[in-house]
Amino acid sequence: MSQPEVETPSLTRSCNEALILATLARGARHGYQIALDLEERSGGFFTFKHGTLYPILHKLEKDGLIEGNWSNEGPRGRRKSYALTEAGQTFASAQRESWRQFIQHFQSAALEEQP
Amino acid sequence: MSQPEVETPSLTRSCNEALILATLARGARHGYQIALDLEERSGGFFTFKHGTLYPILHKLEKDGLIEGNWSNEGPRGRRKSYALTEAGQTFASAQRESWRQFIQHFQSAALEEQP
DNA sequence: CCGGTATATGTCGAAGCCCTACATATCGAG
DNA sequence: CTCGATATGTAGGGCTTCGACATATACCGG
Repeated sequence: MSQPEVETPSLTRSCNEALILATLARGARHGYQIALDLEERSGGFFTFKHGTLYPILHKLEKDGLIEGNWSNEGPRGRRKSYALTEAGQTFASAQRESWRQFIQHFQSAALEEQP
Repeated sequence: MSQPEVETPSLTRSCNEALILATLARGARHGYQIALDLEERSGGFFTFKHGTLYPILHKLEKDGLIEGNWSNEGPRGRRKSYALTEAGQTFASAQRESWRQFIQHFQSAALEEQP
């Protein structure tokens, strides 16, 4: 996943990654919080099933795009806080550009009024 | 598939359907032609693997959104020409609207510059 | 007339991915 | 003390895409 290709075969995966990375770009937070934040920000449009969210977070961490730290702060000691790495910021930026291009092409090919 | 929901879990499927329906909205054509037309119109951005295309066409026909006819016209008698049905036009229109909403939400949640 | 390429459609198995369900643990409210 | 919210994790089922295999005709160059 070194290249943030936004292509039809992996649209869903790419969309989920972009939403997670965009949420973390606003500041570090843990998994459960990512889902809540995104749901609130989108007015309930985007929701993450936790069975989907956590495996993706593990993958992003394995790929070095985010970094997780088990925080002992606060009463709850079982929270893993994730933050974007530098590689993650670079990736997220390139991915946004890919998405913009995809949307442009898709709008032109599928959404524009027929002549 | 009576409702054209554009949701992250099925983005790829929905995208492929939309591209096919949009191509057929420009006029009836057969499978091979759909792939060529779309590829040309998008400047090579969108391409269909025929192992993906034909099963989707079968499904769209089964769902009554498109109608296929084996054409005996011309020298090649093994072409199946597809055309949008009325239900297909209604579906395609609703699907476009769903896609517009999805894109709007996605741009707001994932593509906008961070504050 | 023969072979290769383009046209044209179809299907199967492998691989990838999301979701439901199961599993576990802490904390605050009632 | 029980229930719900918080918080994370995993396994299996089901759906989808893709490469490979399969088939058939038309056309063109040699």
